[in-house]
Amino acid sequence: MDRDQTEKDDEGSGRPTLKTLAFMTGLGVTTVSRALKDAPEIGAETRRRVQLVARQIGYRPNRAGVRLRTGKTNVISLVLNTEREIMSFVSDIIYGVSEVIADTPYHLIVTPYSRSQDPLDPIRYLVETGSADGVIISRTQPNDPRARYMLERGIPFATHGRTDMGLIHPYHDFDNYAFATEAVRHLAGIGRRRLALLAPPAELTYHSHTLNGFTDALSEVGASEIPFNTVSVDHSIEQIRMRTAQLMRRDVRPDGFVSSAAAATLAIVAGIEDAGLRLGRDVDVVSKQSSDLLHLFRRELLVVNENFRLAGAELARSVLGWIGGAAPGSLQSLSMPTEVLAYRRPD
Amino acid sequence: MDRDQTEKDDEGSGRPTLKTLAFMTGLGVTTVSRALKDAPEIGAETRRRVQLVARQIGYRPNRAGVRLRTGKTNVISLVLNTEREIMSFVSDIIYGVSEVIADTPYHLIVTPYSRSQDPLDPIRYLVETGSADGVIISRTQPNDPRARYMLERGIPFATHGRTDMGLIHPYHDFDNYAFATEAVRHLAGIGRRRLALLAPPAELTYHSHTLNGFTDALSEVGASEIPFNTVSVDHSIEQIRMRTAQLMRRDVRPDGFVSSAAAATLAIVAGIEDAGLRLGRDVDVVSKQSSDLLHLFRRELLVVNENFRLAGAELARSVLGWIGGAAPGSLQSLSMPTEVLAYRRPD
DNA sequence: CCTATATACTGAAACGTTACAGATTGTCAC
DNA sequence: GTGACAATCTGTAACGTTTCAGTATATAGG
Repeated sequence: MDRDQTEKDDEGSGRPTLKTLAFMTGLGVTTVSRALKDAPEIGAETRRRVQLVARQIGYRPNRAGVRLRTGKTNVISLVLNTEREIMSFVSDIIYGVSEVIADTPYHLIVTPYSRSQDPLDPIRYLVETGSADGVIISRTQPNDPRARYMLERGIPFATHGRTDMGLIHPYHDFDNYAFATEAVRHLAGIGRRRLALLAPPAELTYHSHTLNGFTDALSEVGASEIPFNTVSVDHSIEQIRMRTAQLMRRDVRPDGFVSSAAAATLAIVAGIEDAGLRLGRDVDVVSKQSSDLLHLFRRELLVVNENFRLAGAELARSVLGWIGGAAPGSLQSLSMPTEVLAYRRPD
Repeated sequence: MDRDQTEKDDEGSGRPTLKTLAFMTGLGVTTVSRALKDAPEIGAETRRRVQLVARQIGYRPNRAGVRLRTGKTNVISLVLNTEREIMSFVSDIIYGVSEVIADTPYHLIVTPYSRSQDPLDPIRYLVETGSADGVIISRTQPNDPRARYMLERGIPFATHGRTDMGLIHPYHDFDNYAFATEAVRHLAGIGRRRLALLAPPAELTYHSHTLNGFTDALSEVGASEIPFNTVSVDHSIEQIRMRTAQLMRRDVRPDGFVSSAAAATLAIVAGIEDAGLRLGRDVDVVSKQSSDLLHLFRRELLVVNENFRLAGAELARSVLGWIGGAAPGSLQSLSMPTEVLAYRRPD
């Protein structure tokens, strides 16, 4: 009953803090703090009482307070290239991440970097300023300085795409090797024998995955490659279109394409038609897509779906898992492509 | 010279703080703090000296410290509907915002909400927990509870799209009235007389903007409307396609469409072709698009560009402006549509 | 009855920052 | 020489949280 002085402030003014709860329950702030996080040395009844009151008045821990004291930011950062990322990728991956962190205390911050910058810059910034508990990066390279850097500093992260440095870290990847082999097999199955690949940019890890799948399947089915490596999916629509048209006007031209991105596929088809050829008759195209729109573009297109929302969710789960103490090696996942889908009339 | 005790910690261990700077310069932390923010009562030389040292050792203010002390979060939140937002919208607007906040201390957090939730929920969360200094919302309604709520609480925000409540707040909007009139005029100009509009969802403000532009221009050019209001751009691709096909099989069918979204346009065209009709011959379509891809889809399409990246940048500028003390009424902008663009062969 | 030990709780300090209320100079007027 | 005043600088407290080192009470062992 010796609750005498020191209640200068508090009561109903701003949002409730531990002090407010302490005052209301007649306990010390330490006890309240502990009761809320189920510490062992708190009596069962006290714990329940505190948690009840906290819930009633809508107590939310002050993020700045926690962060200042503990260093824990409760932030996941998604690092994106503002020029090069595929558009649907961005929204879907954000939604995937959001979905997973929705019922956690985590916030998602988007950390952009531009073409001109060193990709390591935003990572350095995040690490040096301690702005995030975990990081998600994309456009992963076989020898990725960002992954190495974060591994050295011990900050949890996950990569969209794999590395190839002999270092273990969480990742999520789409199986582009399987995509390319499926694509080639399907094209061979409908009689196509001279295939061209519009590959991912050479510096990214999934370039070689795709390429290996492509060439392995080529020899498996006995088809041949028509080189098409002056452009990648990173090139502009106009460039891809022009190069495709050039290629299709040659004597030896492909009768099948494998395309690693939906927007690029539009350009390929445009190039094919620029050259006076027809999709489905003179040439077939298998393309990855992340939203179900390509079949509207040309019904003859063959598609394989890559689910970026799923990727975002997996990546978020991985980072959270690592933060939570799981072994990085156990937080790796690979997503299998669907079979090649030919056009089907909806409904 | 009475610098005696109390240097228990500091030096080169973690990242530098005001205390580190104070120790290095031989000044008090208060002085250092003020010198860094150009306070008037600091000597010119001291100021320069402190700033020099700070720059040299790469001092960065601790966000948690600032936030705890001042309440300033240095965060802008972008609130998004995870189901309904247009995909390219998300990435472009994020990049636009990023571009503007790049050389400010602000971080961008993405706060998602799903169909099932009250759109006010994420706003309440942000305001109650004081998680952001400013908020950007989209899918703005004529009578928008979110805008009203934030206006009441005095938290700076900007809306993508206008409201119609007689309340003044920053916004950025695309002039959809002008878009619709331009579109109708263009269609009339090429001889189309029976026009249908695929409108935005009725609850959003730009629905009536678009509709008014459409009907005003119809009477101006003496064309008639074929009602097409069983679907909106929010409906699924399949539904729009089906409804379009139904409409095009009627006796009295449109010979021109105005479409408020690119993805929906794909569905409209598919529906037209399902009905055995041909784009450019039987019917023309004017569509908004946010990335330059529709002309690859069908060269006959007529397009008007809406720049979401610009929108993001403007919205960010507006919120920052309001935070910085500018009058909300001075932070409103409207972006004019381009003329209707017919297909031109690239280069 | 005294001491040891477990249980349940508590105050003080610290994280890095800024605001408030001084403190120490030097300059100038008179 | 004194008082007033401006120009610079400084220590303390506070924001909300967690951790450390206790303190009080009850229970048990001897």
